[in-house]
Amino acid sequence: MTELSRPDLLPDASLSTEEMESLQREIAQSAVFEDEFDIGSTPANQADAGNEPVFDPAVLSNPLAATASDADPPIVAGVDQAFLLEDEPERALSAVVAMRGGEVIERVYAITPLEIPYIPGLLAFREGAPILDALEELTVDPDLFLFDGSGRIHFRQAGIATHIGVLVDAPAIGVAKSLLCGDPAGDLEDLPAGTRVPIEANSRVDAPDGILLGYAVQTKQYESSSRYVNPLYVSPGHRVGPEMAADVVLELSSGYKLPEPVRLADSYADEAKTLDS
DNA sequence: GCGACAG
DNA sequence: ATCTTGTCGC
Repeated sequence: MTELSRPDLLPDASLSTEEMESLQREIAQSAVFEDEFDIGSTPANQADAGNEPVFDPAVLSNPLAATASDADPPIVAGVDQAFLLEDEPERALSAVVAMRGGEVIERVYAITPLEIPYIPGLLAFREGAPILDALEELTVDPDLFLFDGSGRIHFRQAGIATHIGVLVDAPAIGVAKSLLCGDPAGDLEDLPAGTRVPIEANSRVDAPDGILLGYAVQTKQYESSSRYVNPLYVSPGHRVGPEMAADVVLELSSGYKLPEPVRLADSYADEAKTLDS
């Protein structure tokens, strides 16, 4: 159900490092780092739309959105991997959890041999094939993808969320638990839940210094405690702007650090891994 | 040469 | 990512 739009940009693990980096620059040029949704056609989203395309993230998690409109709420898919490193060769288990209006409508996974080791900046060439294999198992067609890892917050602005997003030409968001590169525009310690801090390009990023790459997003925080929760690093993958990416992640987060589709994909991957071995 | 580096 | 016990807090 998830069609490849750009088979010429597949993450070929047999390429040289230079060729991989070159492909990533090509992907970054094909990527759209601003809102370009063809979804969200609910009364709430159409009201007072003017000429600007609008999209209210609330339709993603509101089960009632279906009845408030003649159309179903958009389908959001969370994607995450678990690994079978004792195997020879090592294999990856990629899990996808599809949700609509806050409810799970499908869960699939695929197990795929790994071709190369983990190399910072080249993650898509290790995990791309497993992810695409899992997406092929899907019978529904997601309107939006959330990936574990970076999107535009990447040395060449082509993290795994951007790479896969461009391949299937679908709105995609990168959700990372640690920062690969870029500079936070402020203090990230003990941020209140619901807040965000810009992540800007620096000399290590193939983009003008200061360009907004994404946000550190605080989806969860302890009330009155001596410890604090670290933020997530959210960035546009494809067809989503940085503001909307952060809005969507906050909307899909409910009581846990990770947005629900990714959190469920994470636990499903572990579950399926145990079930397999 | 040294540091930095998603999962 | 994965390997794991204890520990803090509601």
